[in-house]
Amino acid sequence: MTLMQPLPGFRDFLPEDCAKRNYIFARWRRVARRYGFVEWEGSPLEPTELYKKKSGDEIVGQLFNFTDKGEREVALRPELTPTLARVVAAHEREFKKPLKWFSIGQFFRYEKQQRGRLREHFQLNCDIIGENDLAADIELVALCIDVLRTFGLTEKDFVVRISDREFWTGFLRERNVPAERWDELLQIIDRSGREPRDKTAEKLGKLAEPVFATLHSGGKSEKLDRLIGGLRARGLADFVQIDVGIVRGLAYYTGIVFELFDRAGKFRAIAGGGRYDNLIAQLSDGAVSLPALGFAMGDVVLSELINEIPRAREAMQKAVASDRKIDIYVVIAKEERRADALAQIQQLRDRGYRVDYPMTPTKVARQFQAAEEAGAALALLYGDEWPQVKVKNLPTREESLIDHGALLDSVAKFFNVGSSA
RNA sequence: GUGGUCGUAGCUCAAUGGUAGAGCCCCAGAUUGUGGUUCUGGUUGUUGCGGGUUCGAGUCCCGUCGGCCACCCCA
Repeated sequence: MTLMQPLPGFRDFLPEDCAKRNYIFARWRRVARRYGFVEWEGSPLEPTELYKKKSGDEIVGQLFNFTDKGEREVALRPELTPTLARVVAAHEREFKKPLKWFSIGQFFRYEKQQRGRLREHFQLNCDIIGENDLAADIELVALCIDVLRTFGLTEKDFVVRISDREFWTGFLRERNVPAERWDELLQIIDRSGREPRDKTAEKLGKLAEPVFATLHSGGKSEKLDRLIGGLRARGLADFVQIDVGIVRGLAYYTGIVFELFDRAGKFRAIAGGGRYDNLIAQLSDGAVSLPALGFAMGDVVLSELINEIPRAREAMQKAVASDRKIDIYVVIAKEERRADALAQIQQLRDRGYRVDYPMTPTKVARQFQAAEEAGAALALLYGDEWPQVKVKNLPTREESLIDHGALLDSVAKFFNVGSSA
């Protein structure tokens, strides 16, 4: 174990990585706000108990958990939904329904890392609480699609596969399968796409034939038809397809469930979500009962997809390059002028300009090189010209002399922006 | 957690069991006030770590840690 590296599955974000991460966060936030969602944040550490029996063994078996110094069994959150359900149950009377909340945070799982899956990742969570109507499901799927579209991704790049757990519970009810077995059977159906057919058949027993037939024929229901219709009305039908093989591993889902994949089938799921109408009631012991639905989208797989699609990658690189640029580089050509330069640097920064300068005596050539590398649009040179300042437009290399008293106005004109902070 | 595979400078990679190298990056210069060019010089390794075989190990063997891939599983 070297101290020079982060722990397995954890990442450091160097400036370039951080810029890319912020690019993703900014778009997540922008699109969620476009849909009228408000941002919130929950605690990153929770009692381990919160996840037991609510999320399913999948997540609980891979919790990043430990005993704290107060002998509490705690876990770094693997997902947001249980926290959301708890918070909503405790505060629901403070808000009009439906709630439309989103959150951007870090989540943890203790498992062996692999491409696309680390022990830590960031995800966008968008949830709608207190709305039974299918319109909420349609809105949520549309939001999920629009989040990807804002990265320059199209229906040729990704697809949302949609299913309905009620489709399967109805299927099981018709065949008189006791409700206690539903969860278990749904898990088997969920895995059917990932394991050999005969192994699944063995687990399903005499249900194997009808299940396989249904998976093969694609499944169909009035609710799923209406869902697709709603998306078609928004012009988003090309982004979705019905796939009743999608069940999702989490035990708390009750209705519509969906997962988002890259069309090329190269990566694991980019996002996933669905309805969890009973979870809030379960966590509050029946004190509060509200229908709910939501989805989560992780940064790791999304980044991989963006890097894979040239259009999306270039858009990100362009935005990142633009964001790191400074506005003005101040060249101190004569050290006697340093104090005068710093006085004006302070004024420029107060006005909101991004300004940099050399902190120690530096050759002029190096200073211009630094200006170039920092992407500055303007260089201000303080030297023998004082009380005038030499203003250089770096892209055009044009120079002019401005009296230092008129500099702020001149700079403001150059950038064509207001001069208030 | 299981299996496979890999591990050499900050990065990308060389080095038939016989003295550890290149490019890039970084730093400093090229007669003292103008830019991603050019030239010169310079730093960096206990070859992931620990054992073993051998006259001699970056190279072969074992262990360990870490990366990648598959399984498991999937936020």
